[in-house]
Amino acid sequence: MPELPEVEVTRLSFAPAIAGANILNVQVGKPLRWPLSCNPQSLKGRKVLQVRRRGKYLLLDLSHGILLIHLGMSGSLTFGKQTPVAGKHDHFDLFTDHGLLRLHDPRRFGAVVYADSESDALAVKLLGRLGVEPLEDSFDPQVFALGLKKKHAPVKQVLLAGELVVGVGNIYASEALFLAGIRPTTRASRISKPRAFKLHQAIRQVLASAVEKGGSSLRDFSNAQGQNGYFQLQANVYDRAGLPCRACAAPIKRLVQGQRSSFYCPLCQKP
DNA sequence: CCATATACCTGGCAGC
DNA sequence: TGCTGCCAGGTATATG
Repeated sequence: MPELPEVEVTRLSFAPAIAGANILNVQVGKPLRWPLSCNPQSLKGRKVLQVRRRGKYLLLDLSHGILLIHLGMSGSLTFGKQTPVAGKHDHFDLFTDHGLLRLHDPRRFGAVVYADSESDALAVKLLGRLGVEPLEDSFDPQVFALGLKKKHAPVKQVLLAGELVVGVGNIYASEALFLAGIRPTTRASRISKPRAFKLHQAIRQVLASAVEKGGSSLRDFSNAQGQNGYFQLQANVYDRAGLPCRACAAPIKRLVQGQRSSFYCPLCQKP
């Protein structure tokens, strides 16, 4: 589900409300992708200072230590004063004096991991290899263009790998490549500097636009207040195989790269 | 080092 | 109704 826009929308929807909250209790459900790595009860009495984001991870800064939350493919958070009984897919509950933060994740590819700090070995293992943030100034077009030159793989897979730039998942990779007029199969190393600049701009534009639209709610995503996003309504290619391109009316094509679906317009996007 | 395949897990849907 | 096969927003790990 969640790529950078969905994670950021989630963060924005509960960060102000949880800031300063005291942790009263923690309840864990079925195992997630990785173990919490601490006794849940040891978090009682700590305070949630703020919520940051790095790539597709949320970082809850506690008065001591941090919680890294990843939503995997099907995870979503809710935060509120009410405490509905935990359903079969609710696997992590953080009770605070500001309300309950709950992770709902049917497929359990998500995770909540405790680390003493960002320099903790566990945190470094998860965050250490991430590329630059696409919506920050550190996402430099020149560096991006040079980075692409060094990769022989198809550009779609280079974007998904998250080593050059983080946060671009399966939806927004296809959408950004459409905006840039580049086919997903094009070898990254063969992308000229002007086209790399265009892709750089397209990535920023599509991610920023998606945050603005509240993310994409294809199946089950909603923010921590339970509100759906509506970026999917303006997707140009994602999940539109066989439908007419919004720009030229040619049928959108689907192909599989690295076991993931890619979508593109055969006329608007050049090799 | 690189590129590709596999694994984790559940649910929804189309087709029979 | 129920079965089967395929598909799904991610990514660490194994394999060649």
